[in-house]
Amino acid sequence: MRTLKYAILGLLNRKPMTGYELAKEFNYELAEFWYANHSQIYPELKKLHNEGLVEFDVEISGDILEAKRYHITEEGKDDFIKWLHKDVKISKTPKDKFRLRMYFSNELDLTTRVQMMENQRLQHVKRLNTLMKTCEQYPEVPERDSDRFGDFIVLRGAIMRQEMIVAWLDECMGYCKVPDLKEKE
Amino acid sequence: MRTLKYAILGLLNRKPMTGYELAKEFNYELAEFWYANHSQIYPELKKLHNEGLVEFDVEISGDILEAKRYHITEEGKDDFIKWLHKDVKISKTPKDKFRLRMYFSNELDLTTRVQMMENQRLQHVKRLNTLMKTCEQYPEVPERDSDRFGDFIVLRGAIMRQEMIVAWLDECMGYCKVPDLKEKE
DNA sequence: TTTGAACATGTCAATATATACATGTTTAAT
DNA sequence: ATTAAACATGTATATATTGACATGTTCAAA
Repeated sequence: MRTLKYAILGLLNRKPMTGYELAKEFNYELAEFWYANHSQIYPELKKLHNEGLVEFDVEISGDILEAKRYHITEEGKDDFIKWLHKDVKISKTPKDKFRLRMYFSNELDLTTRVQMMENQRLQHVKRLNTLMKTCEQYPEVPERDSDRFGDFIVLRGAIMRQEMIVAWLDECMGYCKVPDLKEKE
Repeated sequence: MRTLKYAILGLLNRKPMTGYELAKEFNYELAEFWYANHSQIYPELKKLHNEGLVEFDVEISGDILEAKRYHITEEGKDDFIKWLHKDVKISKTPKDKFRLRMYFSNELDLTTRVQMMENQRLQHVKRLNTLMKTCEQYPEVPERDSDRFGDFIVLRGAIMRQEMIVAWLDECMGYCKVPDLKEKE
């Protein structure tokens, strides 16, 4: 597995970065499909360095503050490209705490159920709006060979996911609100 | 956290089950939103038993084969219901290896990209068909207070997720196939 | 009667992840 | 001058998860 390894190699393949910058990426932009804390990133970088897949140069800010700017090596790039080409079976559907709750929702009264769903809905709509605003920065589909193409398609995927969740919640709330149940759909 | 704990309690709240049966649930029906191997389930059951949240009776099949049929205790039910009512902030979007790959897809030639996407698409469509077949067993929305209501809404969620993924892949393949890129949408 | 699938329960080791602990610098604003 | 936010790098502990190891029984079909 070691997916974090390849996530890091992929980012360093785009451009040299420090551990701090990687951590930021993993907590903002990349958070739509991968994330990690700095407590996972620093040890992984050390490991990659031991394996000869990355190198670093030390940069000094001010008087003494050191930052290690990592870049990928030839060997690292080969490893990354090899990974990028394989492993294409679909993954297990991800775990989802809210769906687990909803699976057991018959134990909740209808008002509580709807409240929970409405609460989720609000948060997902908010997230969706943020993503759509980001998407406006793309007046057109980026060049297929540029980094931005990847940025764009995962962003589109994130938007579609949020829309799907909102639609699902609406459907579920519909089932909980109507006084008598009819046909599904 | 301890979500597995509550997933197990929730199932045992529906009806008494053995570890083996729980493992089966977590690898088939529930797999759309939670899963666990028996290597995680047996230790957790032991723990829940130590905590007084579950009890078991030993059943014998044939001559000697023993199975522990666990049931939830009053204390366990209270704990479960308490959990069911709280913790409603939306979770981080789940990690997704394929999206990570697609994020870096500019490093792949267009043919390989489309192949990968088409491969994923086929698998997701297959999964979608299975789910839709399962959904046909529900001629109408189940009673809102029955177990089957939960089964049904998470099944609908699973179907919508698969549909979303297929739509996303179609969109992405569209971007990769056309000779010249136009407007997005 | 033998064989394979399903039943049944466990442990162990390796990874992965989350949260907290721990320390210090630089920069921009007040 | 002080303060707060952002920069910067690490470690430690606890928990979660995966996959392999380990062992045996029962049942139905060939």
